[in-house]
Amino acid sequence: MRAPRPRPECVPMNVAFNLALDLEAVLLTAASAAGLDVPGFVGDVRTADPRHGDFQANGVLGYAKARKLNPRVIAEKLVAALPAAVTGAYDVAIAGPGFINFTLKPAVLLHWLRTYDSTAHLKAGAGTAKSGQIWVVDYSSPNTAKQMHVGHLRSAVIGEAICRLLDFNGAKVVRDNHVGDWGTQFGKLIWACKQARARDEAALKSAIALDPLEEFERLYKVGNEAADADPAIMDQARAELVKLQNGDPENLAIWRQINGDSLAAFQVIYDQLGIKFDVMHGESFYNDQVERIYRELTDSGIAQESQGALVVFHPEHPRFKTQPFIMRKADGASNYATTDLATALYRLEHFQADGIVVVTDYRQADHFEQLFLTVGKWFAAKHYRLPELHHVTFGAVTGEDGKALRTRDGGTIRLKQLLDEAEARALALVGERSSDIPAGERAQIAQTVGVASVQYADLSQNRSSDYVFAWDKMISLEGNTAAYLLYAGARIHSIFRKLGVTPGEATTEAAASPLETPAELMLARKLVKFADAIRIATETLRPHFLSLYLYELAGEFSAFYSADKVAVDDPAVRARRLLLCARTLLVLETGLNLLGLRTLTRM
RNA sequence: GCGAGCGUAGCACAAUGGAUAGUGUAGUGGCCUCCGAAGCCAUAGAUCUGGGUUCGAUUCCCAGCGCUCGCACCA
Repeated sequence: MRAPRPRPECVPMNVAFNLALDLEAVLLTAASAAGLDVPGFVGDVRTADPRHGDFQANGVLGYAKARKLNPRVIAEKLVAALPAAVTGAYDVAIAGPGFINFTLKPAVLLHWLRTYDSTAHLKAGAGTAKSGQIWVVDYSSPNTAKQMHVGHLRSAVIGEAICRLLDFNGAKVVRDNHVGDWGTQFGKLIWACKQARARDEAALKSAIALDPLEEFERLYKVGNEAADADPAIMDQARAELVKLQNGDPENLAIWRQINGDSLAAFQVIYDQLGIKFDVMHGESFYNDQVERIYRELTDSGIAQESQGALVVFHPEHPRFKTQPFIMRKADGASNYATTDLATALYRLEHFQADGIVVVTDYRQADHFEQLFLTVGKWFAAKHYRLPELHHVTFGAVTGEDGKALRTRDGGTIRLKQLLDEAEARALALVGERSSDIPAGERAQIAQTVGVASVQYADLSQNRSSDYVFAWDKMISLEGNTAAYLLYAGARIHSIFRKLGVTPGEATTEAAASPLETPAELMLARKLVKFADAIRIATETLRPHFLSLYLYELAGEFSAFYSADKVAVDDPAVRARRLLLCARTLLVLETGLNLLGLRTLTRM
């Protein structure tokens, strides 16, 4: 991303950022002027197939049919009532059974492109949607004492993209890594640590120093197997857990070291992915708040005793009327339902959250549905304000056989290894394609391409479905891949380098003549739809809408690049094509950054 | 058993209830004395089955089928 030029805060707003939303509002006014029954009318404006125009209003069809009117007659009345501002900006046509098609005039396209000429101005345009709201996003959230594996990838990548989208839409975003640092695994782990220490303290220390998570995982396995084999050891492990939860200094010290080492290892991956959390409130953070949860849910009659546990049933729900939400175990211990309830309350009281987004795989859907139902009733009973609650789910990462992704010997794939392999594969490719670039820079490029490929493979696809992990398709240069998008950006940078011009220079762009060729117009028409791509991706919390848009934008640019030469002699033509290049670069890089990817100036 | 998600070309994916269901790969045929061919242009190929709602259904509802996952003290 190039450095932002200093600019005044104000944006000339005489061209709307989101033209579809603007048209929707204008249509309502026009409907009123045309004598339509306005409360019953919606314009239903959406981006159109380019063959029909830029935007289409479908609202007339439903309106007319419901009233047994002729939709084309209604459409004609509506079009006749459109203000000059619209008819001056668009070619308007009625088509088919009653669609109203709007095609932007070239001068307006150019005006939009001149207005939204920097990341700051784009953000100012998009930033009204969630202006002033506070959103807490809970993502990544690995368990400590374990390495992050491929299963942790999607939450981190999708969560970060959602954070950036919300931020771009004007929200204040709190990135919260809700790490699993308080589970029952610590009993066995502490037991195994103590055994190993008693046997050979120096060996343990050096093993931990070499690769802490590797050693903790090994110790956990040792503890787990020993406890399974011998009930006496199981009891000892339980006792260690109780000691930990009661604040035993020795166990607490071991626990602290495990968490500290774990977070340090996670940080290496977060750095690679460009993720920075604002807070890391793990489950242990809420440990002292559970009593209030028990009290409030019991006092308000929401929770009840069942088989010794404290649970919540939801009688109105077909399944949760019998499937309990267990918020205190029969042995009196808390579980993740308890901490998640406490977490919801904390996010309301401490952060004043307007929205909470939790990003986990779909297998936890039942848990969060129960949690949100419970929170709804609880907050209502206590007259707490209820934030918007979203469980953002995603499918599994599978191998090409459709089964959960594993190493050849059946082990889990470590995220660190996976990212390193992505870089190695990208390095091989860059060496093959760009042997003229110095080795040091190639390594840098490979880092960006490798990680971006992994991120983009995830983000380019609807998160609901499982996703097939295939190196060859992911690092590929062809198709809807990060490399294709980064390449498009690199080519644009290359044009500016060749011509000795800085992208977006006002003096260069001043001479631009109106857009004219089909390729210029198609590219410009795609650029103005950035606003709607952002809107849809944010509203649905589905980043793939933005990915798809960027891919199509890069495609339009490539078509333009092939059809129309930028470095022509005519200064006005050259200026307008440079303006298109600059704006494509701006939108592409802004969009990729919103997805969490780093971009390149050459590759 | 109950419930959820998914089912679109050989393969991998897209389609905020809209017009002739889009794209990539693999296939076929073109395009580099010209700003980066990691590219562009052209071509062929698909909605699991059966009902329903709607002016209009890949999308919503119902019933099947298939795959995956969840369902009392793991997270």
